[in-house]
Amino acid sequence: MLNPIDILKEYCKNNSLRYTPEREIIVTEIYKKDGHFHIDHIFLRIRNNYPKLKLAKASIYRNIPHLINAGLIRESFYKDGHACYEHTLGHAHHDHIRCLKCGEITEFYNEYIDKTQQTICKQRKFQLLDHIHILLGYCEKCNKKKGAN
Amino acid sequence: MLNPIDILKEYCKNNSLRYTPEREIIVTEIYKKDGHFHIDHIFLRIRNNYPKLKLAKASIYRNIPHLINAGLIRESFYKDGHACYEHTLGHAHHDHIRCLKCGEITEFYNEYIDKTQQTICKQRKFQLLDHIHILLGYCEKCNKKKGAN
DNA sequence: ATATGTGCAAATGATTTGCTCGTGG
DNA sequence: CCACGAGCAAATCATTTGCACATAT
Repeated sequence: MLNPIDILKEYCKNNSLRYTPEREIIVTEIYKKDGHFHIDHIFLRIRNNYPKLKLAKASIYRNIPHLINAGLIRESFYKDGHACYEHTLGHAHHDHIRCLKCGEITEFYNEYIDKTQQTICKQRKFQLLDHIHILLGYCEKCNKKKGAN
Repeated sequence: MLNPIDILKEYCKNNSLRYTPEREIIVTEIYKKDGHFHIDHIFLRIRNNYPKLKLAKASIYRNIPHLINAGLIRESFYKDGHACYEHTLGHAHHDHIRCLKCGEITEFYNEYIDKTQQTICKQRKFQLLDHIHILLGYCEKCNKKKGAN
């Protein structure tokens, strides 16, 4: 049950969705590489790796909500408003540090911050479901290449 | 110098930008109401309040980066990828709590979270410039209206 | 005077949708 | 078999851009 494909199958069954080759390939491809991805990345990778399958980008778009529901991926955010995603499986909850120059994303997790968030929400009777927490700035590498902003 | 219009004038002067009525009106209108706004809101409010001025939405879009540079507004983020903004002046730094049902945004500030962020970045030699921190879930009101998701 | 800013309309680019056909159950 | 899912192309929608004219300096 720790296998993304198994989860997908289970999810389809439980939600009376069909288990299509497209869905399988999308999930397989997403889980091939670790880290963050964009719709476009996945689309191109599937185009390359399965040239015979004429997968439409729309199919990826249509399936993303299912994968999120299935708990297979999580939505992330770009400063410019574009979505990107990341795996959930075998991937503990964490937050992000993003370099505004090179775009590199690293992860961090701080228990105290998490607990504090929960406390804040409890005080306000707000039911916390999710959060976005991204630290923005310049990474060590980019900082060294003295930057014209 | 605590007046948004003065800051705008100063900023224009320092950056050899022209001080146009459009810029003045955009800033005035933005600072009329507190809280968050979308491009569209501001556009409509200007349309209503200054019917003779045929301001184009493009002019707002074109000026937003200047206002951010001038330190007059700050960019915020929506789960769906749409931008929204908020004043900076007389508005201490804070983070956001957003209801996924009604969209209501409230603010919070927690000093310890702020400090922890700084510590995390120091450890990683990451130069922290900004951050996004949004708590997502259901507000008290929406929670009571027992929700079909 | 003249470079910058503006309105307008057309372009863009990511995402969504309508439609028809293919196929998993 | 037949409802759901896919491909494709057209539609959307927020944002950006090109152009010609207006205007702040």
